[in-house]
This record gives sequence, C-alpha cells and structure tokens, in this order.
Amino acid sequence: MSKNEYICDCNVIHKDVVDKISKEMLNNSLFSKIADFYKIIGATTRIKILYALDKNEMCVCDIANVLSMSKSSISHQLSALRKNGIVKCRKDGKEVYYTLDDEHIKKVIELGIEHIEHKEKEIG
Amino acid sequence: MSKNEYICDCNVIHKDVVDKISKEMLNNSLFSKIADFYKIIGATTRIKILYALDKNEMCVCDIANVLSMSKSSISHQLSALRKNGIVKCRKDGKEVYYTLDDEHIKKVIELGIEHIEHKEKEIG
DNA sequence: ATATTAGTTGAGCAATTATTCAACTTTAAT
DNA sequence: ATTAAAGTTGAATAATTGCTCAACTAATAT
Repeated sequence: MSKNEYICDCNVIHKDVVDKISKEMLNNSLFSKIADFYKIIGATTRIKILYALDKNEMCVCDIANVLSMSKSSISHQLSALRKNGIVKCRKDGKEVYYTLDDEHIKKVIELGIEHIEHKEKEIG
Repeated sequence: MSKNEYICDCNVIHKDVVDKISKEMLNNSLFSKIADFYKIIGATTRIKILYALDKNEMCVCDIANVLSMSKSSISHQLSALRKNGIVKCRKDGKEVYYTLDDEHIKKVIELGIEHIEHKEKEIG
C-alpha cells in the first residue's frame, strides 16, 4: 500500500493534519481571486493611487501630477484597478474622475501599515 | 510662467486638490513596504499556504501534499514569506514546522473574501 | 473648421517572478 | 558506516508585469 495518496514528490508526514487541512481548503477559484485582489494592490504605484483616491475623487492628470508620473502610466494602472472592481470612474467634459469602488481599501492600507509597524517594532 | 509646478507630461487640472493630496501622501518607503506586503500575499500558492498555516502548524512536506506541489517550490515560497516576516519556523528532528508570524493574516484573507463577495453580488 | 487638451490603448522592452531541476546539508534509521 | 528522507538553495527557464512611446478618440476652445 502506498504511504502517500497525495500527488507530490514527498511523503505525508502527518496524515491527520494533511487530511483535515485538505478538507478545510477553499476552492482554487476563490484562492485565485483573493490572490488577484492583493496582487493588484501590491504595487507601489497602485497603492499610492488608492491612498490618494481614498482622500479625494481625482482626475487622471491630477493623479499623474501627485505621483510625478506620465498620464499614460496612470491610465494603464487605473484601467487595471477598474477591471478588478477597485476603482470606478465618471466622465465630466474632457476629464475622467476616479473614486474608490471598494469599501475595504481603507482597511487594507491600515492593515498593511499595522503589519509594517509590528515588524519594525520586532527589529528595533 | 509655467502653469504646472509639478513634473509630469500633463497640466494640473485642480491645483487645490493636487497640493492638498501631495501634502497628505505618505513617504515612498512606507508605500513600498505596504506594496511588498501585499505583493507577497498576492499569489495563489502563497495565500493557500497562509490559509493552511492559519489553521495548523505544518511541516514542508505536509504543505506540499495539501497543495499537490513539490517541496522545493513550497520551500522557496516559505523562504520568501519568512523574509517578509509573515511566517516563522522551528526545527524538530528532520522536519521544519512553519506557523504564521503575523496576526493580520486572518484579517487579510477575510477582507479579500469580503471584496470578492461584494463584487460578485454587484454582478449577479 | 482647426488646434489643443484629457484620456485611452496596443506594442515593445526591461525587470521581476514562479516553478523546476540538480546538488547539497542535516537528521534519523538500519 | 550507509542509506534514506526532510528541507534548502542557486541556476535556468518561461511567464508576467510596469513603464514608455506613439497613435488614437473625444471634448473644448479659438
């Protein structure tokens, strides 16, 4: 009898734990979606945009000026954020105004800061 | 006189907003650290590992079996998580046992799920 | 009508990243 | 002592990603 019913290049050390956790895991699609959400937030430019939008509705040029980046680059990032349901926009004349479309962003930023402060306390 | 004191390929549309937000922005280093934290969480394999570790301390082989992946791959990811202060480990005989080293991980996963549920409600 | 500005978009390039592979260390078992 | 297993590590490869550039649309101003 194989000592390993799981497909992997190594043995199961604690069958009880592996069985229990295997049952408790969420489905792959949900894990992918959570990962995508954090992947999109996990980039300096985008988190700056979100931090700014949390304080004010802003048009593309204004965001570009605050971050000292090209409007093309900002527009690309806003498009990615929009596809992921994190920001939304409205058009008014020539300008396009962006706002947050996710009430969790503030918490996400706060949690990130808490993590960093926790780590820096540990070192110091 | 230049109508734009900011360095960018476009004009400032709302000087008041740009000035206000520019002052309110955090420093670049903090934004980078927040982004790094979420970048490391924002990958399917790693979020699965964290989800599993949130439920149980586990050794590398057991994690590899739960995720049906090679122990080398899991070890690489655990190493990245450890460098970022997200997991910690203890050695016992041949095995190395990993646990979460960040009390915010549970909240991070919950926030991710809330975001996804919120988005799916909007569509459906 | 023409020119200008705000914003978008696709292609291209450089940098980063996830996994595999092979070699290695350490601990335990025979 | 030898062998085997748990885990780590560095190099290599393929895939993804962030920004730039140039061309474009849409709205406004002259």
